[in-house]
Amino acid sequence: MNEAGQADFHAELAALPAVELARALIGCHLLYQGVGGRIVETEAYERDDPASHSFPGPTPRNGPMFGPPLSAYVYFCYGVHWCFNVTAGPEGHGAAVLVRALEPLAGLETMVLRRKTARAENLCSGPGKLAQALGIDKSCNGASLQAPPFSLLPGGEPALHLSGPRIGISKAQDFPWRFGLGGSRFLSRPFAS
DNA sequence: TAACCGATTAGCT
DNA sequence: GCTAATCGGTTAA
Repeated sequence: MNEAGQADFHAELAALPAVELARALIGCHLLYQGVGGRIVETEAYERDDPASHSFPGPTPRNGPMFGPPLSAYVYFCYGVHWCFNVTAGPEGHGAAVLVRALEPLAGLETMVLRRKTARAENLCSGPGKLAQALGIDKSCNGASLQAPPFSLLPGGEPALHLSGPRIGISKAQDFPWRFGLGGSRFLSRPFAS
């Protein structure tokens, strides 16, 4: 795809609310410093969503959620892990999409070194694992995903979209805002049939 | 300044 | 299936 096509693609994504962006990102390719793969699992977090970090309003931590869309929102969780989100529009709205799992395609050797495992299904099958495999940490927070060191590219339209309740939250558990690629071996957890 | 919580994972039973 | 590890952000004082 040429540069103009990529700009159009980014503009289309930036215009979507979080839930639709979460669905649209399934099948797209995400790279950081040339390392990454195909997005197979996401979750949407809206502004008026009790489970969202933006729910209480802007804070120093959730700042990127209130910034421009298609930026990185990276936060530290459970004292151990970094989690990577794509901010959703419109600018200032306070919504984001958590990228929970990738199908590893580029920079496999680097991921294996960082994750200390050679099992492909265990490299990026969870938000903490994915950030570790790609080398994402707080230094990426707020960075645009439309320019290096990030790449966000369209993939083929997935054959089968899955959806279901989000994982690991204690509020708004009935919102079916987790999305996945049907049949993928690289999901963090299976979807209920 | 201190207490509490969490969009998780790895390792063990 | 169960649980320890581990620490920044948020809230209350």
